[in-house]
Amino acid sequence: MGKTVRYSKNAGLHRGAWTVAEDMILTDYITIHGEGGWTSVPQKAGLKRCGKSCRLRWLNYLRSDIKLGNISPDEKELIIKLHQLLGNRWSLIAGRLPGRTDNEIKNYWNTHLSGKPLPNKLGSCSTPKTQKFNARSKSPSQTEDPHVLKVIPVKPKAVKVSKELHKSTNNGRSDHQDFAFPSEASPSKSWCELFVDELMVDNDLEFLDFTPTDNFIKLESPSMEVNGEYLPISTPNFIDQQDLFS
DNA sequence: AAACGTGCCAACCGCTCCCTT
DNA sequence: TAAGGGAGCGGTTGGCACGTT
Repeated sequence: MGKTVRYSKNAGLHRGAWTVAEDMILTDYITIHGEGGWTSVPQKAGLKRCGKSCRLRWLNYLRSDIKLGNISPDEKELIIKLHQLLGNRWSLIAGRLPGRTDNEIKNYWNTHLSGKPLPNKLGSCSTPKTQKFNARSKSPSQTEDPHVLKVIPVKPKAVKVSKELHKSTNNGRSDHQDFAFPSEASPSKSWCELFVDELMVDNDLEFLDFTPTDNFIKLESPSMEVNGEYLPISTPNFIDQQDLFS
């Protein structure tokens, strides 16, 4: 059981902790050739590791922009707030903490913050270790305000969804569904992508808040394109993270 | 000093996403 | 439109370090 068993699946590959020599080989290779093509990296670099292992090692420890050292109180506060907003979406949380990785934040949360009482500024409570941010549960950010159901992360990418999205178009993921609509937050972009749960109830749009990449936006009567047809949408009122957190 | 318990975290696995053909 | 494969994400594991008995 354990690593010994799993490692034997690929007898020719090294597993476990990386050595200094391996780190140097990988760093040198990526310095010359750049990131990407992870499946071929081990072969080209001469490492007896799988591509996923190389990618993980590079992203979590070898990159030059990795921030070493303990999580600061400010970072801790931000992690807590972002976790209240986003749930266990470690990569999204890490994206707002320069130099920190999703793995590091995940470990920090599980070892230092999980299960401990947290501030309740956003009307939420601490999230159990294994709780998932899914469509069946209330959003971590849901408030008492009936017009503010949740805060939703936005990725800078368009997704068009069908009218039946609430039934089927969740791209195979159980924890969110994807939506798209014109973004006034980024005029240069035609679309934003949302992650929404409990969005549509009997074809009515019931959400009001979401977070774009750089700002938070509050919508009073949002709309979206559904099968080429626009549902009503109001002018967004931009609000700052500070306002949201205060 | 040795045994045991606990916490931390690097790394792995399985699943999903998404791009290309 | 579907299939295949690479990339990415989140949950989990296991070894090590350190503290306690």
